[in-house]
Amino acid sequence: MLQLQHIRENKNGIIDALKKRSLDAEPMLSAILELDEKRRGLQTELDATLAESNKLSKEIGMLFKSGNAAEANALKEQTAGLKEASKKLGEELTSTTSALEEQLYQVPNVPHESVPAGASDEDNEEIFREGDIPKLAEGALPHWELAKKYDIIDFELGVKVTGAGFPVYKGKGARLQRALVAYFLDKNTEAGYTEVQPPHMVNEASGYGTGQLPDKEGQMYHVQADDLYLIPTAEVPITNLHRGDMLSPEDLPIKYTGYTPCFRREAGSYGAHVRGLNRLHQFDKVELVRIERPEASYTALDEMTEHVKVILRELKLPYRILRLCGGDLGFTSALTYDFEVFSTAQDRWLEISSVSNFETFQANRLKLRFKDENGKRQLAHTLNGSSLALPRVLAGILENYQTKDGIEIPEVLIPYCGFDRID
RNA sequence: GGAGGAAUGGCAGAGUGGUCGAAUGCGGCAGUCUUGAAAACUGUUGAGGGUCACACCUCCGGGGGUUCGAAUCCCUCUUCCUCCGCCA
Repeated sequence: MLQLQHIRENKNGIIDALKKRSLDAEPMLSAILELDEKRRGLQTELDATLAESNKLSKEIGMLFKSGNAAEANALKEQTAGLKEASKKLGEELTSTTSALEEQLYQVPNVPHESVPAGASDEDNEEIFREGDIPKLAEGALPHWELAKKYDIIDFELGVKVTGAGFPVYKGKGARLQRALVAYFLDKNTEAGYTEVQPPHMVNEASGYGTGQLPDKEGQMYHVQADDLYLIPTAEVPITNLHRGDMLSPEDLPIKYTGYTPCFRREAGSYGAHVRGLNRLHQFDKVELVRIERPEASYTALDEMTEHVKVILRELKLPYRILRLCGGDLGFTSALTYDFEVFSTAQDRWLEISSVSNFETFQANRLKLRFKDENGKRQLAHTLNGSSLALPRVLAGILENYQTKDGIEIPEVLIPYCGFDRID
């Protein structure tokens, strides 16, 4: 959520920046400012009424104390009108405030100046590429065929037990996945991230805090009996660990890493591009979350990007980095870099990581602040990144490391796996 | 799941209808003293809105109610504690 004060002061700048998202924000922002003005007027009016009423109450109290009941009762009658007025003003204020918030929730984050304008993923800007694309032998298979051939992932079994999009990992497939989780967590903790194991379900307030609610309600599984949501990413519970906090300068930066399953309803889109591990309802992910001072957040974003690069380099997977254009940028993000691994057998790029700076957009909803050296309260910046989304890394490894009669294991994973090939 | 109890400022802990945003202690900050530190003493110290700055308004777990007036009374929800039951 954007800060009202920021909108008041930079309306035109925000409108210009949001054009990169192909969004004409003018009507929205005008409506917001109008509601804001109305809200503040009502607040002032209500305050004055309450002040008057408080004053009378105090006088009544003192009159009673001094035994002057008759005069006190006379004053009581004066309060009736004030009470009526403040009730009415209060109701108006409440409805105006919620109308204002509703509008405010509709406005996406302002893109960073480096974000290119664009309508769709075709306008994303490739900024880095590394690793050789392997030349596979004739008859190279996509990962869902490999999974079957070596009996390491069973999609049909998952359908039987739960439904489509809930695969069962078996034998060396399960072990490889566990190895990846352990390897990522080790790399992240070595880089100074504190490992956390958060809850896999969150309450409504947490959903609002990181921006999944109210807009993307349908993306999350909702456990109605208890009004809880299955997390779509560890970002939600981990960032919410600090919801409402007032941090000290020495607390920052805060760096977390966590492994969780992620649950996404992902209604829509079926077909070749979502085959196998490409898109699932449940998948594993190791996440990075950082809370930073505003002036440090872009350096932090670069650090996270470098960190993910190192991991992909060690896995020897060919990858590229995209700077997302305005049209493809997530609602809450100011700047996002997507990492994509090239899947040779599918002949396409697979998104395996997304690293974003939300600036104060989440912090504003979360009321996540710190008190700086001058005692001034400021919103912190929040960032997160995947490191990494497991199924697609797995897909990339299976496809790029396949040989005629087996799948090699990347060298760095062998100690974690306890075997060096799947056959 | 059943029966009781509790929730107050960074922490501990008073406050059961009227200048209570809240005693007191600890902690924090500033100062005095000291070569320095500690101790002692003095002052100061919650948050949000609002204002150029004041004024003023709101907040005693959340929501609602009674009252001229609520931390205090009523309803409700949540969380925590104790006992019983069940349980990986």
